Amino acid sequence: MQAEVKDGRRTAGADLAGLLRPVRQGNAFEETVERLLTVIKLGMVGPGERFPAERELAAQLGISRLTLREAIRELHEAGYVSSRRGRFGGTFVTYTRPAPSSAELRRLALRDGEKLSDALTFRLAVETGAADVLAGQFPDAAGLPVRETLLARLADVNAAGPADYRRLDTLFHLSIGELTGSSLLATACADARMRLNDLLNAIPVLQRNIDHTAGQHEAIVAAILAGDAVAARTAVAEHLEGTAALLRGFLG
Amino acid sequence: MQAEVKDGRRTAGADLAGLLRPVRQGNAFEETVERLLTVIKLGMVGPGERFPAERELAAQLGISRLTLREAIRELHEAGYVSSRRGRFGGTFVTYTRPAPSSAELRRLALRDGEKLSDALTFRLAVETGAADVLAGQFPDAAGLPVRETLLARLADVNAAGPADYRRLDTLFHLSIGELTGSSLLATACADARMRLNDLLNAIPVLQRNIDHTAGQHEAIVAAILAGDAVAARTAVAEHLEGTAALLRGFLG
DNA sequence: CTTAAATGGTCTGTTAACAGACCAATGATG
DNA sequence: CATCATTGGTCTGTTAACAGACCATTTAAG
Repeated sequence: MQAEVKDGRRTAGADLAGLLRPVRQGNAFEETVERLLTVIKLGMVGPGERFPAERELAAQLGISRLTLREAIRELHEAGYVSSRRGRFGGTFVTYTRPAPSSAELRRLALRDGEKLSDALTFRLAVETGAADVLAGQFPDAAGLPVRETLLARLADVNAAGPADYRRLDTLFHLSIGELTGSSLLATACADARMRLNDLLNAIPVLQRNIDHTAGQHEAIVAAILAGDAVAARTAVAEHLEGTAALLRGFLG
Repeated sequence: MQAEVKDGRRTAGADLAGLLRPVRQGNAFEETVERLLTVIKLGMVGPGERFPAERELAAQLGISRLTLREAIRELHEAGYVSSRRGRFGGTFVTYTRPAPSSAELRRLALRDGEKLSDALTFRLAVETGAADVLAGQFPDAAGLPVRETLLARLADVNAAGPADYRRLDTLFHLSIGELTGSSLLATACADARMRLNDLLNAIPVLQRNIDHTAGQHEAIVAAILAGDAVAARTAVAEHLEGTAALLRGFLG
């Protein structure tokens, strides 16, 4: 598999597919729209909140202001944001999470069908890996307030109403990756979540599910704080399996 | 942390740093040089082997042929590849792994010092996660020849001479990510390896180390083929800890 | 020996994205 | 009420990258 003989010469084989992937993902404009939409849908910038000023945001995204403005115009026309100028103006989020529907969920699953299994596997690997690593480091983490942060995020989720639940659940999960102190790992966790976010947002938030996951979240935190890597990984795996099963349930 | 009040208005806060990262990494040309260099140094295309034809390669990388050619010219001038035209011509790798030296190792460690810990943590998380997932799937993997591939790669490494050892060791590790069937996960493993590759290449290959890792590789394969996720994860973790310790030894 | 296929090498026009200056509106502050 | 910092809105020229056609070379196959 590492090389194939072709006409008597050694030629690069199919294995390269992993590294010889596209250098850039789409054009800057579309990618920017996608990114901003993700920020909105993950709730990192909630309804009524403001994005950073265009000049600053363009710098953070590594694109020109013009390209950013084209992306913002797209979001404006789709009703996600609204801009005001002048001092203390800015671009404000007008989007609120729509009521979930299984029809919408099925539509999304159809659209992303091929990628879904890939994303679920990826998420399982990186999140269990992150929890495992974090538990193994505890309490000698790299100067980060592991205990305080985990407990705070956990409390946030448990205190959340249906409107805020997804958002705070996301922040809880992402904090595990962040607390490992590896920005590569944190980014990987955020990336995995991003790829599943539309689907997760389309699942109705039921009190029954909230209660169920609350216990799993607590088990995860307890295992990490006990420094028990095996238990932490297992707890995360069970939790994510539950979510995956929930998804499959709505799709079947 | 999720929002900060600024002049009486809710404004996006510091949390956005994770998602509002650059949309594109550098320009296409530099990124392409980097990518091809990684493929060469990871040994995905070994000495004497040929890259795919320019038209095909450009398509895979999602760039224009002109940009690809500029990157190849850079590699040519640096002595990594050499091109021949005509039927059965192509771009061939001329690079061979240089003799390792601890001076070189220290130089690299100094250059990448800050990133080293990040990369080691990332690698530990994704590779243990991949092994865990793969063991959990076995033998119901997605149509991939898990058993055959793992045993073949393992045999390759065990049969390798010092010159080929790193290259085949890399291929063994990457195959675990690939066999999960998740291209996201495979890419993450390749990315992690890439970030450590220069350092690993600078470590002398000692027969003692080869013998030691051979046993660990076999334990990993055995655990995966037994479907024992916990053992697989543990075996990978021990193996990677050994490598990390070796690195630290040469750096201290 | 000729042919044909596959490859690297070259050229031209087009488009996407950028950098950066400048304009216009807004509203807290003095 | 005037000021001025801050913001979105607009314009211009430049550069990076692309698409795609065409040329030049090589060599197995006929």
